[in-house]
Amino acid sequence: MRKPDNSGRVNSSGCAAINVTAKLRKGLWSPEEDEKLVNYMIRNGQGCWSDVARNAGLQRCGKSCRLRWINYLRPDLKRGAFSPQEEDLIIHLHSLLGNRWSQIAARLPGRTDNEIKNFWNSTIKKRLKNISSSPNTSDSSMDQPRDGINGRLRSNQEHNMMGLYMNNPSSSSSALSSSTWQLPNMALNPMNLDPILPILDQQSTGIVGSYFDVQPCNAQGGIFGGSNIDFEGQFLVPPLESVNNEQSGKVGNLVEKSTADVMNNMNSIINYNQCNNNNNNNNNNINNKLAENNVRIEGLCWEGDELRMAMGEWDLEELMKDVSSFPFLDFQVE
DNA sequence: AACATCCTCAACCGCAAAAAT
DNA sequence: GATTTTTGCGGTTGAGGATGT
Repeated sequence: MRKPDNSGRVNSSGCAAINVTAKLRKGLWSPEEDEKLVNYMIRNGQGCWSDVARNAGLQRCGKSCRLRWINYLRPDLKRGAFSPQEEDLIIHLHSLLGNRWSQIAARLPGRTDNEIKNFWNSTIKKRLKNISSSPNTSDSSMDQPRDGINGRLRSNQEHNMMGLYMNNPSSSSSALSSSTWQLPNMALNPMNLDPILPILDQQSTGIVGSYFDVQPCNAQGGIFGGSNIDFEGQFLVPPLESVNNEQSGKVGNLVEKSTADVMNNMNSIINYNQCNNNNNNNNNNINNKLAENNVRIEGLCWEGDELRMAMGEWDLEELMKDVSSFPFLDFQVE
């Protein structure tokens, strides 16, 4: 990991707009900085990131604040290891979208593009490479299609899709965009996420609207006993950016709680981070903390029939022109 | 136990597009 | 319309932990 850099150099990658005389920190974020940023975001919501950096009293450029918030502090992040289903989905989406990590991340709620990118580069890429270089991946071996990631047998449809990808290990939109494909539903339909996204199952519960709920915990941020994450409540926090609701036309309203409630919640998270000052230990994540504190997390869900939307045949040319046509979870702030 | 190598992932950089002035 | 600023993205780096020898 990078060491915190107090040299105060002003970099030239978009951070130069800040007061040039200010000494900007770089490197790892301290718990104190996290606290300042979280507190500011709770009180003011997301605005101009340069203002955030300035007004929150952080010696950071706006870009750094944005990255920290999006990749680490945002309360709706889902931490922990990727599930096999998520792995599969990432592979499927990557076969379609290439290295468009933000587009892929947009369809994996709670995951960040950085996280997915890291996961791809460190894990999936390697596994696929091993598979493709293995003699068992010869055509004859395809008689028994096998999941490259998990080693389990795949459905023929999934296998077909994997084949599409494996034949284009460096596949990108340009590599795939020249024709209309009959895409295997099972493999490509991002709606087949049920095992991955328990939040989608909310639909069957009749809960409407998109929420992310954190129940209040004790003001001192102390540890409550027990572990209890479920998916039935509601709430929200500051705006999740990078989602274009107008474009997608999707629904999902966020309901705001009182600032005091949110502050309590976030203090808990901050305290947790301070207790676990080792930034590398990502298993000690915010979600775990929320669970430890008896904090309930409410997921996102779709209204109406949108979730049931079936997509059997896609025109990849159209798809690549506007990947936002994929169904995906998002929400907006009221 | 000591050293080397591998692996993970937070955070940086540079660029391009969008928005603001 | 030109210029500046901000935002967002993908590629890359490198510290530090894990694993192997």
